[in-house]
Amino acid sequence: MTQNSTDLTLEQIGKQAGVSRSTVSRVLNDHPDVRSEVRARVKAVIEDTGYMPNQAARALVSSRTGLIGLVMLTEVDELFGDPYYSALVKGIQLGCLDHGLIFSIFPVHGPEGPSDVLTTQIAQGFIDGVIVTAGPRSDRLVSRLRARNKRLVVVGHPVDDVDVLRVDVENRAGSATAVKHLLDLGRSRVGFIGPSAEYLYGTERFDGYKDALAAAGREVDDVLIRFEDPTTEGGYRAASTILPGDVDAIHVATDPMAVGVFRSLTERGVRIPHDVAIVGFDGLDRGPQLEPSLTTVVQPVTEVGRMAVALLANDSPSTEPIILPTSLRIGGSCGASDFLHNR
Amino acid sequence: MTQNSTDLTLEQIGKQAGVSRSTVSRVLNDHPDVRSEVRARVKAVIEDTGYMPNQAARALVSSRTGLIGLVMLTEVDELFGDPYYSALVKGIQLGCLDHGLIFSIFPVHGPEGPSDVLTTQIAQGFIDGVIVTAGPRSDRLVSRLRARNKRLVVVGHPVDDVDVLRVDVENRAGSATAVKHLLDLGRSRVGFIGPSAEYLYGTERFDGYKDALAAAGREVDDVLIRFEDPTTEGGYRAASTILPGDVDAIHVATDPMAVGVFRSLTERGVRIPHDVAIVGFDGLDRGPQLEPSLTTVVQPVTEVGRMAVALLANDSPSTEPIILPTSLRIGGSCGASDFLHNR
DNA sequence: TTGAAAGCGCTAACAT
DNA sequence: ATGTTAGCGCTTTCAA
Repeated sequence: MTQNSTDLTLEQIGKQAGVSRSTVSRVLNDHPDVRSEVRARVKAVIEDTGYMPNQAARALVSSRTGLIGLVMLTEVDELFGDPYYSALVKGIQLGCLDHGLIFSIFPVHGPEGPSDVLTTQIAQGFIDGVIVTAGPRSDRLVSRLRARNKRLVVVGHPVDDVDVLRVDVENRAGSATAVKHLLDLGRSRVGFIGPSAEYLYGTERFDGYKDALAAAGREVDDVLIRFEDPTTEGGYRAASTILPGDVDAIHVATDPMAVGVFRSLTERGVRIPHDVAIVGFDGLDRGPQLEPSLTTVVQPVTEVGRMAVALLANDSPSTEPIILPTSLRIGGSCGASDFLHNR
Repeated sequence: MTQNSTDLTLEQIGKQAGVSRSTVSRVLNDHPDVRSEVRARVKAVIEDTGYMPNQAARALVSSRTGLIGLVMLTEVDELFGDPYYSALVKGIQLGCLDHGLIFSIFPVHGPEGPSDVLTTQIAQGFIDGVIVTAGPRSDRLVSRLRARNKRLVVVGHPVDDVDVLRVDVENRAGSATAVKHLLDLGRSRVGFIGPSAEYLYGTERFDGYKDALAAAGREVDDVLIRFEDPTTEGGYRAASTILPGDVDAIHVATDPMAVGVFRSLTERGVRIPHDVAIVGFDGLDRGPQLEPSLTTVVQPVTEVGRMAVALLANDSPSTEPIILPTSLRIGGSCGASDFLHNR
């Protein structure tokens, strides 16, 4: 691949502007110590010639490329169907715009295999930092990247390593709010359906569920609690094993699961929200459309992505995790409007 | 961002192996002129130390980064919902794996705006080549990138510039096959619904439609032809203005449009395929599920992506466009099974 | 077959 | 405020 034949160097720009290469460099990097007259002259030449500095040379001397990697534990086409990643990548893109960075996506099927590309390329000082998304097996990945001494941000996943930067949402408080909302609406038998224990965010949400019950002085009843895959099918399976007569509300810890719960309940003639009220968790833009509309805990995924980039971009030594707040979006499935209506 | 504190250089590896920096470089780049004994010794040290060459330095001296850009004329989250891009990116990822490259996605909202990132970063010699996806406005983009003297591959879009590399599918032949199939099944009034003229692939598919009619000695009847947005809504609108009595088959030039056509026909009590047979175009993995299943022209989008990378990776001077063949996937909507049944 | 030396284009410390 | 100089880590002639 040939370079642009008209490729210019700092030296040549300097010659044209009648200054040294250093002065041009200073103009380029907005150093204050340049006379405005000279600055203008140099800028004119740069404009004229369409000169752009060579990034490789910059990277070599500054050991920064402006490139960040996005490591995801999925196949690339799997990733594309998922509203969560969609929102996250959108945020990362916005963050990159904010900070003048470029991101590359590294799908990793497992800790082995194509992840070699990752170690090969990422470790070679070509990528300034890495954003790692959550996943059951992300811990091993994180430690491998840590071993490479890479600047690292983990999103949507608690990590043991205190040195690792982290952005996440208030899973626990979010679920607590959801359950409190149901209790406040007068529901007394509130169940929980969520992902199995390997999904740490699910555990956090379950903790929030228990918090809200405890705060209201209610007992936790295992009969009303199910763990399954965080998918529509998982939600369906989970709901199918709960007796409709046992519950009058369920907090479903992911919206895809809530879709399955809706289906199961509807099939069995259970009315939502009249018989069983539902509050989900996710609230993604491209998430499910249900009838009645789903009341759900909205997690700001796009903001998470944006913050992750900001964390990577700022060399700040702080490793405090950034935990973003969730909010409750009221729809028809929790019965809030009926509640107002009936009283 | 600090570099790995244990960062090694060629020089240091050389010292440890008792050779010069040049020899290590030769080993690294598989030069033949190294004694196998020395080669082994050097390799051992590299293995031991976990040394990896600095990519920025390599890029500076070789003017190659191994990075390619994927320029898309969409918002990044729009892109994520789309099965076409999903398949394309999958192919590009496979291609990158083949050739040891990394790709970055550059969403471009329009020829202005964030595309500055594009000119800024891409033009700066940081990216070896660019894959540009089709779009109504991609021509301007292509010429801008051409002006930057970038190695360029355009996918899914005819281009005027003969110097631009191109990968596409046989749109015209694909649609001709679809229409011939319908005619062979005994349909006599075959309509066409496709995207409006700014989508060049649509025009090609329409040409294929006309080819098949001409080959069968049939007339083109404007009453049976509609152009609309290549979306479900567009397909719905288009079908709604065709009188069911006028047609006994329709070739719908994109699968999303076919979904709209199904809906419109079904609403009006038209039976598929009994009254009107349908053949679509796209056949993407994550495409629509219909009942009866859609007979459609399958375009190998993943292969397109993979080929695009191959074209970028090979410095071959050939600029011949690569046009991949399509295939017809028989489902229930064309009536092929009924046909066999009834005769 | 190997080493020495030059230089890719840039930044930054140092000198003026 | 500006120029000079010394590298960054690598590849690649050119000598030996």
